[in-house]
Amino acid sequence: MSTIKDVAEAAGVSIATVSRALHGLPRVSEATRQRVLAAAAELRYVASPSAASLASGQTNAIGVVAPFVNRWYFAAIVHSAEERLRMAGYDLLLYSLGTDAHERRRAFSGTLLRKRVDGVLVLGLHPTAEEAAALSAVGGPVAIVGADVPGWASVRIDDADAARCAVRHLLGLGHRRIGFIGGADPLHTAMPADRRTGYRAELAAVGLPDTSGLEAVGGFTVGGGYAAAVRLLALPDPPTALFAASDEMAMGAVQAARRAGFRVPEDVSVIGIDDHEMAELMDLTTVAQPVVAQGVLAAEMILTALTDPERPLPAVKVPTELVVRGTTGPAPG
Amino acid sequence: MSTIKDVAEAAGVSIATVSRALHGLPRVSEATRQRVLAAAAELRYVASPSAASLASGQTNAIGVVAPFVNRWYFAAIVHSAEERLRMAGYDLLLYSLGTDAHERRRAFSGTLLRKRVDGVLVLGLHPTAEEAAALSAVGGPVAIVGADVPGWASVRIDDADAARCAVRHLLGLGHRRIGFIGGADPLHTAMPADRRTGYRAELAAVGLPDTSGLEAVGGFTVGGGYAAAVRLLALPDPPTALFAASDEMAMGAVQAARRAGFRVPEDVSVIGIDDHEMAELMDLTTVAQPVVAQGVLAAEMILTALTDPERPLPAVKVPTELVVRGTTGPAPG
DNA sequence: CTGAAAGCGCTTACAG
DNA sequence: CTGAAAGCGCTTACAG
Repeated sequence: MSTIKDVAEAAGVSIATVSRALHGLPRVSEATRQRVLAAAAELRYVASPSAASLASGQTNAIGVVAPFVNRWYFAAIVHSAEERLRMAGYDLLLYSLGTDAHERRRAFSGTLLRKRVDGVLVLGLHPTAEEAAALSAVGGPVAIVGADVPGWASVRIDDADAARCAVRHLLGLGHRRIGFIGGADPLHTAMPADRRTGYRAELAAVGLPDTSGLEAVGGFTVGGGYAAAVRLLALPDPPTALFAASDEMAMGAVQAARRAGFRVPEDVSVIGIDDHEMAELMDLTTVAQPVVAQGVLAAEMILTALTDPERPLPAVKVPTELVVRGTTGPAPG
Repeated sequence: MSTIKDVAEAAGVSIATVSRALHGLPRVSEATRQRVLAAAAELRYVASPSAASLASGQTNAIGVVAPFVNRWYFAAIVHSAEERLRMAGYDLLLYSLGTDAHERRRAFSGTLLRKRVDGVLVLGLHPTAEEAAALSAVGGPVAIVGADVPGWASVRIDDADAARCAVRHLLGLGHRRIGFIGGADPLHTAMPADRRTGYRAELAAVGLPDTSGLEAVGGFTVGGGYAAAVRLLALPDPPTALFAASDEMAMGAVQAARRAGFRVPEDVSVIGIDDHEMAELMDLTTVAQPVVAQGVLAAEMILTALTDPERPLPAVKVPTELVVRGTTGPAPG
């Protein structure tokens, strides 16, 4: 492995000049620059990131903290953010937490991130004030997707709004008994509470404030959504529509309804939130959120903050959109 | 941010002793070690990874090269490998290539990885001999999932075998006109060819060597599988069964069949490979492959190679298993 | 435009 | 058991 010294010798200049030439800094003559570039290419020189970091104080890496990478929402955002960050020359360090509280503590304490990344991208987690402070102390800019935290850049949808939109759609179809399948996420994902709030608010607005018995926990998985729907549909007076706080839970609910002998949407309507990649396939009505855009936007917020630390960090809400497909229809009777 | 010097002063020892104590090396008295640990905790000291790497020559990071992270197979493997590697104290650097040939070249050339990681995990790609040589030149051990490369550790399923198993299931149900929906992946994923080979071989073995006109390209996406199925089912003499080289394509095929007025499985059977997380929900018959196990196994191969560079690198094939669900049934007529 | 030199914060033989 | 010191490979003022 060649070092900067080898390149310097080959080009007949000092290592300082090699460094400048390779970084495209001014105050290097064109002739020298060409000689250096040629020598570097010839020797297949790659600068040592460790040495560069140590000397410059920058790591050229961004940490991504997410509860999972193997769920549609997170995978899509990681993918789009990675693409944007790599374009800008940054590496991506992945920290997926799973459901382990200990891992979460480690990640947010900064032990894992400190001195290792220039900035942090947090996905779909709702940090406590303490955690937020700890992560901020890591140093670089932090951007969060799916929630907002004072002092951080953020990009998210309006969860309460999205939920109200879904419920409004069902109300418009004549439904009055509308069940909710929500989260109860051990990792404090931001959305469950807000989406439930929206659900309740929209029903209260039309004089249906009593949702007791109509709410079930789905844990944001297909299986959880399935189980929750089974429970709600087994009620003596079952709901005629189910609103799930995510498409994955909604898909589980559709399947549960069909297996229990309900026709969808004739006997029971189902709506989700996301517009998951499989939603069209399952003909699922949903409130779509733009994931690629959120990932790219968050990445760009970090990049901007990195080049211009003075600029205030933006908090953006991206719009959602009702996508009507085949799992919702007029209330029966 | 405190440095090793701060800890040394606080504990009243040299930085060499701090380093030893913190790494749990021998030749440090218990009393000293405790004093150092206390001082480090007090100062919230975190060692600089850059400095440590530069001095030790190890990065404590593993690079993961994958074409995508937002597809079930890759996301699941990344997730499980990450968990295992982090347990061992390694960071994960993510390089997702997308479909960009230029990105692929960069990743495999080693420019991105050299001096940056101790080992590399390659997922679902079939490197050319040239690319393999370039990646090997990066230095550390390389493990590959979903293919095998001489000189690398590998873990995969037997793709031809899995395909034959799927086709055998269909033959056993009396099907004779069996369509194939395969890959044509711009990134040279390993599997398409092998799975097609298995499909052809199994048919040839029962005297049905002519598959011309029965093969279609699905690109490993739901939409691609849908389009491929539309084409095959529009044939004058359409197949009575479809074998898709992945569950995502199979799901698309099921939907396409239903929308075209075919009952599944009465009119047409569909089988995939994977046991995708949504496969049960869609009641899809498939040949299951263990993804979590493959990710963990590959991670462990790298860890072993890192601690014991002498040991020969294993090439493991993990078993697959036919999972019969509701999308396959007896051939009509 | 270019170079000599300090310094980034560690690890690791080498002495003792 | 402990410390002084060299060295890892860069970047970046500072001179010239």
